Order: sequence, then C-alpha cells, then structure tokens
Amino acid sequence: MTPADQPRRRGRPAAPLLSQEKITRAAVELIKVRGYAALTMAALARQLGVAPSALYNHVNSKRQLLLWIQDHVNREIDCSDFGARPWDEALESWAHSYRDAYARYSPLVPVIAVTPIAGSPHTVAMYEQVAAGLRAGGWPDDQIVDVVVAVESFILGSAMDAAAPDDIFDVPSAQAPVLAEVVGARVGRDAARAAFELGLATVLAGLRDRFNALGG
Amino acid sequence: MTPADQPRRRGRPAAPLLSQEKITRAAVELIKVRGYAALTMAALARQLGVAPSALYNHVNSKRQLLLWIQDHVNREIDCSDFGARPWDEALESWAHSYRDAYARYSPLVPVIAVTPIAGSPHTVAMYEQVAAGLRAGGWPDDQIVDVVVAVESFILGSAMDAAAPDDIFDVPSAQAPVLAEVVGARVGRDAARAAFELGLATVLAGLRDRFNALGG
DNA sequence: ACCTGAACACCGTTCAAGT
DNA sequence: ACCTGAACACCGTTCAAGT
Repeated sequence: MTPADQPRRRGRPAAPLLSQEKITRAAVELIKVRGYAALTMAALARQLGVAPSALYNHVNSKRQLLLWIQDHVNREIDCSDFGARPWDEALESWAHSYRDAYARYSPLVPVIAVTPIAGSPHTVAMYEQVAAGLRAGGWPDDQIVDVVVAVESFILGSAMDAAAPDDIFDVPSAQAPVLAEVVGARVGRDAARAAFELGLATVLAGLRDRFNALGG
Repeated sequence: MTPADQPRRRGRPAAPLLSQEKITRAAVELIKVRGYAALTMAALARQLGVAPSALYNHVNSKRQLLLWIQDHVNREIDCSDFGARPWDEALESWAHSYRDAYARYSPLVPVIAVTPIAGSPHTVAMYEQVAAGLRAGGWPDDQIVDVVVAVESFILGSAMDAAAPDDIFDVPSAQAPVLAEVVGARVGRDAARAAFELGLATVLAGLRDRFNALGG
C-alpha cells in the first residue's frame, strides 16, 4: 500500500541501490573471501552490481570506507567484562577478543592506529566502556588513557605479528647460531599466539604490580 | 692511471650510475624530506637523475626496496647493551632505540612485521645479539623467541601510535563522558611517549616477575 | 651491463549526462 | 537523489632498443 500522502514522482522508485550498511558488508565480505589486496573500489562496485563511480554518492573516499570497516570490526570486540568482573580479568578477555578480531584484518591496523575515533560510534562506545571499567576498578583518571594505549599498542603489534609467516625468523645457523638455536627450541604450533599469551600475561602482571603500588 | 691489464671497451666507462647503497640512501632521504607517501619509484628515479625503469636493473620491486630501507633503519637501532649489562636494562635501552627509530618510519612497520629477516644482514645481526644477551642473562631457550616477539609487538604498536594525531581520542563528553574526562586528565606534552614509557615499565616489571619465578 | 623511452595494466577519483 | 560511462592523473612494472 502506497500512502497517498507520500507523493511519488513518475518513473522508477527512489529506493537507492547502495547504503553505508550495504557497502560495508560487501567490503568485509570481499576481504574475507579474496583478501585485503582484492578490496579495490572497482571490485567492490562489481560485487554490488554498480559502476565504480556510484560508490562516491555514498562514501567520500576509500579511506572513509576503511573507517566504516574499522567500526564494523570493533563491533565484534567483546568488552562486556568491564564493569562485570575485576579490571584485570576484563582487560584480559578484551585483549583476546581485540587481538583475534584484528588478526583477521591486519592490514587495517596501520589505519586504525592513526585515525581519530570520533566518527566511529561503536569504537567510541568500546573505549567508553573500557575507561569506565578501569575507573570503577580503582585506576586514577590520569593513568587510564596511558594504560589503554599501552595495552592496545601491544594488541595491535600482536595482531600484525599474527599475519607473519611461520618462517619469519628462519636463518642459517652459520650466520646467527644462537638465534637459529632458540628459534628451533620453540615448541607448539601457533607461534604468534604463544608469544601473544606470554606477552599478555606479562603486561597484566606488570599492571597488577603498578596498581598495587598506587596506594602507598 | 688505467691499468693495461684491465682492458676497456670503446665508449663511456662501465661505472654504473646506481647501486643498492645509492638507491637506499636516496629513498631514506626522500622519506625524511617529503614523507613516506612521496616515495614512488618515479620520484626516487627523479631524485637519482635516471629514468624510472633504470631502477629495475638493481632492485626487483618496490617491496624489495622497502626491505633495503628496513635493514638500513635497523642498523641505527642500538643493541650494544646486550651482553654488557643485565638483560632487563639491555631490553629497556634496545626498546627505546627501536621504538624511536620506527616512530620516524612508521609506514614501514606493517612491512617489517611480516617479512622474513633472512635477507637482511643487519636485522639478523640485531636479533642474534638480542637472543644471545637473553640467553646469557639466564632465560631458557624455549622462551627467548616469545619474549622477543612479545616485546617487539609492543614496540611496533607503540611506533605506530607515535604517528597518531594528538586528538585521536577527542570525543564529545555527551557521547562518552568517562572517556572525555580521562582524556582530559592526561598531563604532559608527548602523550604517545608517556604511554610507551608506562607500557615499557610494565612489560619489564612483568618479565622480571616471570624470570624470578623460573628457578622455583 | 646498464640506461632510455614508450607502453601496459592497474588504481582512486571526478564529472557531465541521464532518469 | 542517484546512477552510468568516459575521462584524468597517477601508480608499479615490462621490454625493445640503444651504448
């Protein structure tokens, strides 16, 4: 039923083919299926069944598209433990979720690391919850941002490391005997994850030290 | 004096205009003066006074050029404290030097994070010294790579953060009141450096905890 | 061996023209 | 308001031709 008080011009209906939602979903799909390098404006338009120039009626630039994707990815990150559990446990589960999300989208890391968050609602909501959780946990206001940035730096560095090939440190033992030996001494399958777990445990232990020293 | 036993063909001398050394120095200079985005093969050739295609007689691809630059930058990193001072102090000065070097070349970070080191002699030498220093300090072989990777992840994440604008977390307090408040509570000038220093102290404290728990 | 100049297949983006 | 098709200024890279 077409309401009489919504007059229509002659010709085809006004419903646009594209939207931020559709474009973002198509872009994420494209990255998942064919990899980040395949995300070109032309390929994206093709996936959406429009001409490349049509995209520019909805998005200002490829960079803005990357920010839409960032906000979409950040939506997946679980920060629900902040406010519900002790700050260190919340930080731990958040770090895991955050690292795993960007291990799948590692080419986005350099973009998000330098982009103001203001235009990304889900991203802002995430940081708000993290900041509120740390404050409620007893952290002083003037250290909270530094703590978050420090932990995030480790997370994003680890997400990039997760994209590295397994043989990144392989080297002839004649050239670097000690390095070759300790690389060989690593056990287990997912080396990047092992390093992340060791690092995260280390960071959390250091933060607990710092937190306990606050009162004195 | 042209030695008689080094016969020369007629025409101009065989001395080439380009070399890995010259190309790398010109590329680093270009990045320093005009920024990373200005590093194109055409601009580089122009700086060297040759045609763009001439570069490909010496370098296989732009990616290989980036690896040359990486090795050049890594040469600046000071790891001389490993073997000369306690492992934690050596790690600290190395981290500072490493972070400062890549804060100036942050667009290289995503490249080096996923590139095998074998083809980069100075890079291999750096890791060899770090690994040997940690081993001499008493770390067990099977944890050394994880420790190095974890610290490096934090360093590279911090180097990217150093390239972020100062207002990256600025947000309307109506949208995120706690975040706005703790961002305002930060004091001092170089926010990225403050976060790095807090994070590094945290990581080192955590590593000392872990190290001291090893014997038991 | 090493350089030039022309060419190629892309890339993101713009814009007049249509509906 | 939103789409198409042609065009633009770039990009990294290749290659025949010269010396």
